[in-house]
Amino acid sequence: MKRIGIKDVAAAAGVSATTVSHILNAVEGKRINAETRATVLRVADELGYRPNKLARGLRTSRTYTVGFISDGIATTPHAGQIIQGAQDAGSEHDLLLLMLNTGGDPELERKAITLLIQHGVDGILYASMYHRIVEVPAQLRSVPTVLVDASSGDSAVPSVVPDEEQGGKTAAQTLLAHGHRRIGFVTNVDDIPASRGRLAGYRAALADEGIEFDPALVAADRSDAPGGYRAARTLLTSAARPTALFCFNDRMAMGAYRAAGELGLPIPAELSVIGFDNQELISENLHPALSTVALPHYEMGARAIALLQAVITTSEITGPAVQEVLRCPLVTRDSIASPSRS
Amino acid sequence: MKRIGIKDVAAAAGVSATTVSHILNAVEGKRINAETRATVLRVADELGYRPNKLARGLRTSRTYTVGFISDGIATTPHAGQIIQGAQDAGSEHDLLLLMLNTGGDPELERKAITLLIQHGVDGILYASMYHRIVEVPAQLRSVPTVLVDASSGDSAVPSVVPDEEQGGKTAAQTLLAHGHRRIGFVTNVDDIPASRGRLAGYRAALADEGIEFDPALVAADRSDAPGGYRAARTLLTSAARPTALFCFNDRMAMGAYRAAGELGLPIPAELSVIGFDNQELISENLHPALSTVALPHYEMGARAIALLQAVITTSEITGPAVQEVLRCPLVTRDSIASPSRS
DNA sequence: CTCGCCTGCCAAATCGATTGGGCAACTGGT
DNA sequence: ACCAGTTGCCCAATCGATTTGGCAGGCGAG
Repeated sequence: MKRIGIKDVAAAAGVSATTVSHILNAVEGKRINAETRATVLRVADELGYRPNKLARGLRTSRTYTVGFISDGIATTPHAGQIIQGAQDAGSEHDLLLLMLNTGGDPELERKAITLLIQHGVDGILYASMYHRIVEVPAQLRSVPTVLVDASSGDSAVPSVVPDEEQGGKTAAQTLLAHGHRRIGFVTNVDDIPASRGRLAGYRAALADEGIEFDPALVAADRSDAPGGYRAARTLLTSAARPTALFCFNDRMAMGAYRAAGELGLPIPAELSVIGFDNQELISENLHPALSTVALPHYEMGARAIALLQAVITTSEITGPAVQEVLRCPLVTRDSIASPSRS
Repeated sequence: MKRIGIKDVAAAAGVSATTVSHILNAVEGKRINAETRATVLRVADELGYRPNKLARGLRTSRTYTVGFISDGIATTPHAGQIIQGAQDAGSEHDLLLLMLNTGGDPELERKAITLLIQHGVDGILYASMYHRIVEVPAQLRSVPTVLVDASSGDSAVPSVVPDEEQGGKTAAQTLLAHGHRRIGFVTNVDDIPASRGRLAGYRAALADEGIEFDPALVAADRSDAPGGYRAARTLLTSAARPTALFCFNDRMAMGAYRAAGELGLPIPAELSVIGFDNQELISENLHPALSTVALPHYEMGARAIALLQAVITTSEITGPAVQEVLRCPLVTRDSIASPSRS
């Protein structure tokens, strides 16, 4: 059973392929008899005609295909959300995602881009698995590109990133709103936009309340559960123990839970905890469930596609590229309460 | 800067496009002068010629593109591994993955398949996000298809699934090897291949050791941390407390950890725990780190592509479809020890 | 010198769409 | 009856490759 093509429709409708094309694509400036149009539409529908995108792409050089390059799909559960967002947004324009991940290998990356271009993608999403500054491969300059969860040094390429500072501020404000005044910050040791931004947000929130920043309330360690455990333990055993902890991410929060458990500090009665990232596997399964700030992965994927689509259609009229910063929403669960005795 | 095509190469090499095509594709039965061949190859390389896959696909109806349909990319971190495996295996054949996830919506699914076919994919990977029996959409019958982490009722379509029974057996055997005799099974309530297979494996391992199966050692609840907590608590407070727990998955194990903590049973000194799934976010971050049985997601993705590739190239000579069952390996961490006093 | 056979290459058709440039047929005014 | 202007449609070229079926030219044999 061969697939039916435009000629089959044309034959069945008693017109030429040209006319069928004009009608199905609603070409402007072509005059078509209403009756003919109806017939063709009906016949096309009856036959279940689906234009061959290869042929169309060859002719129009629009393939309705977008490359999705990432430096590591497998390593983080976040990736899925970005993809999902991109996909959902893409489906509105009938865009398909061509996935490729390179593990960060520049050689592989070059090949990947070449391959995508060979396939005639309309554009490329270049996604990082954690928010960072990336070097944009030169080849990408010749293709519509949007950076996801990453930005370039120069701002020649549009990008979509989370608002780390607002997120950090939200986290701290949430604790402040419950009446906490001594809030520990369990952070990580890497100098990345996330740590910097979240710290800045934390400080900003304190400043708004007129609370002075106390470096003794900040403990840095590796950004995993053991690191969180150590950092939290340090803060919780210090002279003036904080009544709440803002953890750089949910993994560190998981460690903080253990520290609190060991020290006999029930959460949230004696210690409030807020995380970051909203890794549901952790935040939903901890006990009590962890309140946290979510990264807008889904939205980043969706917005990235929107930006890309804009670049594609308004081809080449690029001023300074859009650098979009997306809000990190609070996810309220059960790990925050007011401090025990004020 | 227009992309350079086969004609450009032909012109630069002073031959026809036909000849260039013959040479670059190493067409059998065509006689080509060695010198000409060398020239063309050199010129093609110098110009950086990359054949347009659209044009080629249009002519040959091989696009080197595979559709990846799943019922939920976002919901599980496993997906990434499957994709990664498929991608890595695919890259050996220059295959690209066209991602689409449908959230299980049959309507969306139909559209997705149609879209993929329009794009001329060489085949389709139909992936489930957890091991189960699926109904294969009728449209897929006309396209080479492989089921991933799923199997069809009839075995008309090739599939790749994990060996749940072997995995369950491995888990139980590991505990038995440490000298445990009373092993609790914290399982879930759904009747899916995973629960059935793992239970069967557990029973088989016991039988091998001549230990009688004791239904009192099996507790079922929801397959999340709270469920695991409740089930584990039930077992650990029962008359003859088990010295080890085999948990249906890592989330339930996470709950079991909490139960053990509350009951003052240090892991692994007083209680050994083994999980399933190897969700690193959990198993690596629990304390002590959780020994578990891994699902072969990466391998499933890779094998699926291999099977698909086989179907594609040996077109249509299908006997009964291959149903591949992949081994679940043990991942040893720190949650297992010998029972305290034997 | 001619015939047949290789050797080495190429012209043209093809895949399935889109698209610019017409071309008949009809209409209406004179 | 003639002409200009519409209307409604189609021919043929095009996108960039692959593939079929030759075609020239050289060479050895007769």
